[in-house]
Amino acid sequence: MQLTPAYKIIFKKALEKSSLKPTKQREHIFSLILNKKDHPTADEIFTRSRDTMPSISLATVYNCLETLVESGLIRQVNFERESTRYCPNLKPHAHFHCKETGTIYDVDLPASLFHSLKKHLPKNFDPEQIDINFNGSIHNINNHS
Amino acid sequence: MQLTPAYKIIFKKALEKSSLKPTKQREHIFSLILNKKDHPTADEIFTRSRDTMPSISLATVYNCLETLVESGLIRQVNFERESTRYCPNLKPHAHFHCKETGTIYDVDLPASLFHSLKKHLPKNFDPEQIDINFNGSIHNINNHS
DNA sequence: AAATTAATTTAGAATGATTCTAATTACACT
DNA sequence: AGTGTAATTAGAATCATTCTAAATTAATTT
Repeated sequence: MQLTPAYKIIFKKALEKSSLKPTKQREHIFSLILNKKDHPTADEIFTRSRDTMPSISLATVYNCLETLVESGLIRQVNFERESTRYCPNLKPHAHFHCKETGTIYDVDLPASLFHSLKKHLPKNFDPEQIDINFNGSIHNINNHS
Repeated sequence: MQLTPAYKIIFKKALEKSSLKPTKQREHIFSLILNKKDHPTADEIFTRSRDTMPSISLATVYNCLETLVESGLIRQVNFERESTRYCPNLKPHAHFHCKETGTIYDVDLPASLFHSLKKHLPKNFDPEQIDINFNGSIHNINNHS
């Protein structure tokens, strides 16, 4: 589980901007999320972490995830009150939550859509983040029932 | 805390469609949410309920809210992993969460926007619900700082 | 109207994700 | 090497929500 040199620089810069340290644990968790582009929960990340860093604690996983989110390196995704999931995709996109399997899919959206959304806010509302979440099911294209 | 005759009919019809009973407690909670158009948590609804129905239990509040949501009479709103909030506004709209006060504001959106959002999904993705949540702060218009 | 049945309500226990606490460790700087 | 600050750690605490099992209510049948 290693960061590419390019990501290593991004990682260090992002943390140092908030005077946070690029520790082994933070780097480990960041690389874990980057390398498997799904949407794991803290607990799944904890389990995966222990394969290669057996001494890490769950509290540290939570701490690291918080700092990575604060530094803008990853995003949080929430559906209802399920466990928070984490997402390395920083492009503007939405999430689709399949209610049958629980899987979360990224849905790319043009930036223009986010802009037209913002236009509907009162002038003094200043959005920092926009979350667009679809909830539904996925049909099998071959299923003609 | 009373439902108008018109809402009483809507209420009964919606529940009966799922063969659920229009009980006193369900009606009470529904009217509570309708009459104060904010976005209360289950616990806030519990507290308000007890003013006029002191015998109601928190479990019942949760049960009633669940059936009201299932029947399509109210909507759930979630921000991060804060307590679920409930919303009587059934028009297509988004939510703005003020990170300073925690207040949630309804933001009306044209149905066309929801349609163009759906167009970006793969053909076999079938969304049942779309949640659009803004997170940010609200500037005081008179504050020229 | 009493008896039967099914649904709803209730109080309190259980759950589970997350946060907190206090102690230990790691690291940068003298 | 010694000091100070930030980060990590284990385990306890929290808190919203769900579960459980018993009690109540309402509807239906006898």
